[in-house]
Amino acid sequence: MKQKATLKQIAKELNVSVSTVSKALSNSPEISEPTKKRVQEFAKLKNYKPNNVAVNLKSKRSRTIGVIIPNILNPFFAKVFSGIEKAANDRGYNVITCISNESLEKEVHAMDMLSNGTIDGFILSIAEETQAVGDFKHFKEAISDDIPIVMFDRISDEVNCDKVIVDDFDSAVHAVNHMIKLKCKNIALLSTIDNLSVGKLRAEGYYKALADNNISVNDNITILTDNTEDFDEKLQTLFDKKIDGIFALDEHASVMAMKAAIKKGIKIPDELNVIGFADGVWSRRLTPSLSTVSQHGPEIGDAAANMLIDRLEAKEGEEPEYQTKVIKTELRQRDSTRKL
Amino acid sequence: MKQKATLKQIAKELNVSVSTVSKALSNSPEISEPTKKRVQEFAKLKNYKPNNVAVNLKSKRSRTIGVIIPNILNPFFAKVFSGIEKAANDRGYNVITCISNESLEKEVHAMDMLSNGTIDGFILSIAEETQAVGDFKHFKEAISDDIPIVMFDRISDEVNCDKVIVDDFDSAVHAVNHMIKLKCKNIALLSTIDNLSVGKLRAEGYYKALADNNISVNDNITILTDNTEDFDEKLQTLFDKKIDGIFALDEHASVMAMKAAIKKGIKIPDELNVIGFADGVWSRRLTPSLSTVSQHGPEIGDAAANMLIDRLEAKEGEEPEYQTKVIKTELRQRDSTRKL
DNA sequence: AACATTAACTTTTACGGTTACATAATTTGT
DNA sequence: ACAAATTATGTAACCGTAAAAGTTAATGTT
Repeated sequence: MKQKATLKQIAKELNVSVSTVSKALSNSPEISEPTKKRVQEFAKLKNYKPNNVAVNLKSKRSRTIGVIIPNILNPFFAKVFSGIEKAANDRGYNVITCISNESLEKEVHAMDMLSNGTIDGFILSIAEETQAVGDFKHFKEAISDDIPIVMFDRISDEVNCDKVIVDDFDSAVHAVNHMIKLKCKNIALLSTIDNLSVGKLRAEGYYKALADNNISVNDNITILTDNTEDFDEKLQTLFDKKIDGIFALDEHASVMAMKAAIKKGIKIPDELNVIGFADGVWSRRLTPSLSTVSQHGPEIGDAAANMLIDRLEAKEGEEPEYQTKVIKTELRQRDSTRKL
Repeated sequence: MKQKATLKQIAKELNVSVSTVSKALSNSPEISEPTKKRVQEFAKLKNYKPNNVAVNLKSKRSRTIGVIIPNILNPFFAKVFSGIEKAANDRGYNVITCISNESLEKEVHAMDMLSNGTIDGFILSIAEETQAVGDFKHFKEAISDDIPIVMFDRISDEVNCDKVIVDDFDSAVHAVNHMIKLKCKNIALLSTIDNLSVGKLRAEGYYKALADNNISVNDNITILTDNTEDFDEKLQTLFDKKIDGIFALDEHASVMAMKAAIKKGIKIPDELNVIGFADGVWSRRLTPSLSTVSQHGPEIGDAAANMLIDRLEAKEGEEPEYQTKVIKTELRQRDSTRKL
């Protein structure tokens, strides 16, 4: 239809050279005021916008970040994503999103698809399958190709890059200690993410807190698995055992356990205290509302985006050292735990 | 660091011209087999990947879709987004995401930022503020600049473009009819999205169903608002009235109403049937689980992406007529409604 | 032998914008 | 009054790729 204005067209219509137009529009002092005004007004009239693709080609940077997320339906990732998007936009960057769907192949494919000038760097959380298989070649390749990566939440020590994490271990220790202070003696440990690095760290935090308080681990009230069906089945018999606390490492475990307890007629928080890792609005909407370890998703995203952009915009040779930033969690006490 | 391979470099190292390399890599019949093999092998060795930005500049298309979403934390939008992302990827397109956060300004800014060759077309759902203000200039501008738009869910009749919607009106009629069949006489209408086009359509569906069944509207058991605090306040007194059914137009209204009813000791579904619009996993996790009008978010996204790409890839002059595609909803009967 | 065809490359142009360098015109310095 | 400096603009190279158009040499045709 109506083709868009280019420098060339404007130059021709104003009888000046392309470079004059270019300089006038970037307000270069090389161009006289009257000419600048003439060009700028004409450009505005024609609704001229520099073709971003051409600018990218010339400048060899796209001001675009590739974000690879395992699952956007997970509210934690959605929150982190919104933090990334906001921070990136504030600094003039766009965000290309790929969803790995926890698949190594999709992760590799996404990185491949974007590592050709399309993006300047990646922000990602490792797919479940990738963590299981332990194949991190694609990350290392990108980095050696000079495409920086910032990993968040699910990270790998094998890959040397910037990272943003939550202090999963400490958070778990803290949460479990809190339950012990509430006089819980038999705290069940529930997880459907035992395949993930974060899941393992949280479990270790639980063990640490028990050990610190001389409480022995009871395998009977421990459900560690990596799939929800398996979990739901094992959950059936959990309440046959003596339990006065539940520490759940992910949202599914938290909610299903609460639901099951309510069904059994167990009084929460009087007979049973529950703390879970959760990020959705739903922990508040549950009846009773769930006390959670809140991970500050948006802050994680914000930190990751800023870390990446700082590196991208660092002068050659002045790139900062790789760092791992820890975002503090917060224990949000709601109605599923007694007040101290 | 290690700079990436370009056609020029490969050409120099193999002592052929750039175009020979280009053609060899695209398997052109103009190039002899031995040369092709030599070039292709060398390119593979050097891990050559065509610079996407250069290709985009040359071809004047970016194979990238701009997606503008009001709020990614809303599970409906997250589902639609995942549908878009998948369909786009399957057809070799990337997705740049912007979150308007329900703000007109951010929506305009996002479109501006991307309408310069960065993307080939938009998929979007109109921001709340934009619908309130009724300012659709930015959409019309994009379309007249030959950047196609596909709107989903929140659309505007004022803008002539492809659209994907749910049959909100019919879905509501159907759901309310179902409740009437369950012998509900006093069905409350609850909404916190009365400012949105979809909210209004659903409310109209409710009125239609009542009218069809000769039930008069009772304003005492109707809460139509556009903010959650106002809603929560009005909800306090709702259960003082005689109610045997609740039809909730959004997730917040659904959940808060159920929570309040349970607190009052009202038996669901025996004394009260509840149907709500909801998309998260949580309708299933509620106790009792919530019967919902499911909107098939991923299908909406899939349809939108394919509609856009079909238009983008249509031959000049052979673009299809603008169409509005309606995705059927489904009434998912769970435990908050009696069985017929 | 004279010319047409074809295979296999190379040269050139183009995409749209930026920018180092060149040139012309004007002003300043002495 | 004439060289030097300054101002204002133009020319051309470049980013990396694609492809139209041009070149060369070998083969085929009559």
